[in-house]
Amino acid sequence: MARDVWRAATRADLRGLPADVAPRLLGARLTTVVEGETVAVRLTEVEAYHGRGTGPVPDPGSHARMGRTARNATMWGEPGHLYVYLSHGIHSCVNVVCGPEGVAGGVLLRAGQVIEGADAATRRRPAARTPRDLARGPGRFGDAVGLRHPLHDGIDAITGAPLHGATARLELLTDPLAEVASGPRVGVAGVAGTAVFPWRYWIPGDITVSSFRWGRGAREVSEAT
DNA sequence: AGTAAGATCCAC
DNA sequence: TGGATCTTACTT
Repeated sequence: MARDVWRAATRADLRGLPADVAPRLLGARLTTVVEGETVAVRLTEVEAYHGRGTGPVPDPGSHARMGRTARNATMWGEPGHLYVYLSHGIHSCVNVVCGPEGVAGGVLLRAGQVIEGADAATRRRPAARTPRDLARGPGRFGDAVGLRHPLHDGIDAITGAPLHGATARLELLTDPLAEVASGPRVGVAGVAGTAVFPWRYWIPGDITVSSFRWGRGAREVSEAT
């Protein structure tokens, strides 16, 4: 297979619905420089999240499902910025904001392969015993690339403008991947009467993809529909 | 004001 | 399987 070739992402690349943009982010490269340390990750697993009023159906799993709040404000802004939120009070998770400005949407970066700066990533993730686990899972991913909530929420991955001593840049594959797998999102709760959206996308066979887990109540919804 | 659950991870 | 640890949303 040919070596990956990347080009800088543009806002236009990210202006579509998250569910359409998400699969095109697979194989993309996110490069961060935090406190002078560079880490680059090749994205292997992502999830799309819509907001209230985004797309043809409401998204029960989205932080923006109830409308705009102080926490999810970045999701409503210009595409190409990164929405960094605190998960379970501990982990900083990273999303690429999608959709037109004024409409909420994002793609959660769930896992990736560290292709540059493995030493720095290992320092940030002492619990990782193998390179595979450096960015395998959204919390681990956030730790590996060094972006933290609330300091780096809203950082621009298109211009690479610095924010609190950090920069981030997103580059897409010049040739999108031909094979992409999709399925239900991880850890998203089921809500009675709503569908389970297959908005998780991953590179089939890649070992850095995280393991799947049903969200609370999601299995019942899935079986009922 | 109190409480339960959450786009999670790790050690027991 | 439960604890860490903080924000949000829903209940008293």
